[in-house]
Amino acid sequence: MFTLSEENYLKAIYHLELDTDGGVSTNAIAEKLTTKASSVTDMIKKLSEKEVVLYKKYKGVTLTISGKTVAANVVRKHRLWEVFLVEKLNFSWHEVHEVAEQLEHIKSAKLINQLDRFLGFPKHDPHGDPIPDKDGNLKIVEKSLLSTLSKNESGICIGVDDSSSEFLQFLDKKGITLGKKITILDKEDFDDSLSILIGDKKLSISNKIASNLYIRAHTGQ
Amino acid sequence: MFTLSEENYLKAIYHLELDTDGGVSTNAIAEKLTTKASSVTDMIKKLSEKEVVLYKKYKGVTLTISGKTVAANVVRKHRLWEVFLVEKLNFSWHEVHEVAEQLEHIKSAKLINQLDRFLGFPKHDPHGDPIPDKDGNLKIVEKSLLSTLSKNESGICIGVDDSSSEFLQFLDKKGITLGKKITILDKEDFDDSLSILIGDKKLSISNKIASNLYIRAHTGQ
DNA sequence: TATTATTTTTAGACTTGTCTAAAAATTTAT
DNA sequence: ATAAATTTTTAGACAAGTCTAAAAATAATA
Repeated sequence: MFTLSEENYLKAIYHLELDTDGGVSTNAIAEKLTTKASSVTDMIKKLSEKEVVLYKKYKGVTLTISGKTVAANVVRKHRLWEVFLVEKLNFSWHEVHEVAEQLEHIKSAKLINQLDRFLGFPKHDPHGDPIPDKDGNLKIVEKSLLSTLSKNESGICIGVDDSSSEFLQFLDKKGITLGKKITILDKEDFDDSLSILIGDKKLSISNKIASNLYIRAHTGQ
Repeated sequence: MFTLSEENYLKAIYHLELDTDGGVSTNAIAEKLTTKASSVTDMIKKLSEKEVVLYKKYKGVTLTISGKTVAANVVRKHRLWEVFLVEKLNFSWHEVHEVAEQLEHIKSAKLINQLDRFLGFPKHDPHGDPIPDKDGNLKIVEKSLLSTLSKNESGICIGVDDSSSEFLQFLDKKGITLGKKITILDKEDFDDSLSILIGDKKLSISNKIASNLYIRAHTGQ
């Protein structure tokens, strides 16, 4: 069994490993968890003894198979609860993270399996991120940043990179939601801003926005 | 804001105060939380400084108004989650307590208010216990133990005193559920066992069982 | 009321998870 | 390849919450 703190470390390492090659550095973990490097070293030792991470001094850490399973399960719970909050309790997608951070640590296999069923076995959370299955596997979806598309290309909005409350509320205001088709009407060389068509509305968005929106390729009309 | 541990102490005191006159003793709290009296003394001091309990050395404790509000809110959350687990996630009433013990500490006013609405503003949890409202008030229902009824009297089963898993599963097996009408057919002087009519079934139950079932008076047929 | 017995509190210690400050190892740059 | 900068680890400390063992207060009993 793992403490709340241990689970948070495992989850952080899990996320960091996804966009890092090789071990995850002490400092990276410290920054992610807004704690100090020395605290990270302490915790890493503990996790290493529990055999959920591989650790060589000064060399960073990697999750073991069992560590990955634990972490993926926390992520699974987090994302299922987010779906619950949005679908059943009328939360907006920018409000769910904080509460899900608490709910993800509730321990009960039956609870999470029944919740999964109750929600209709969703595959994605409200931000478009995939929900790991019971065994911790998650289906990787081919996705690209909106900013990488060329003029006249289009795709379906399937997720966000930055899921901060501010960004999500901005998207709400602009009417940009998951599942919508986006077409690049024009790209401005000067500042890399984009003119896009979303639904039947024309919008101008900055490169910063476009670099935080994930698109699934959408061939044809 | 209160820690998980502080909330558990407040809840324990809240429950103990309901069936105690005067202050709640250190030992009683220790027993309820299966901890040591010395730990209780330490925590009481802390709660006293936070002005949620009144405390005089050697004299036991009482909740202040604000302490009572905090405690009632924890109880409210516990019971609402129990309803959720039974009504939406197909838990049996004997399985909910352990999980609700964790869920009751999730902090989010919106969460609990939306949950309340989602469940249709229930007034009782799956064991028949009343759910405090947002301000911590709970409606006291006139109730008597089944063991106190006389021959030929009847009532509606509205709750249990002992809500241990074993007892609840026993009731399931016998078909005794909340809302059912129970009539005393006979009382055995020898061992105080009862012969009862529940629904259309005749049952013989021991005094121990009858002393753990709450009944709302049910005049006439 | 004096003497037990019980309850409650104090004193000191331990664990978990964190921190600061300093030392050690590694990496980068000259 | 040596010096400087950065990263990481160690050492020692602290707060929360708990424990044991012993002291103090209260309650029960002879």
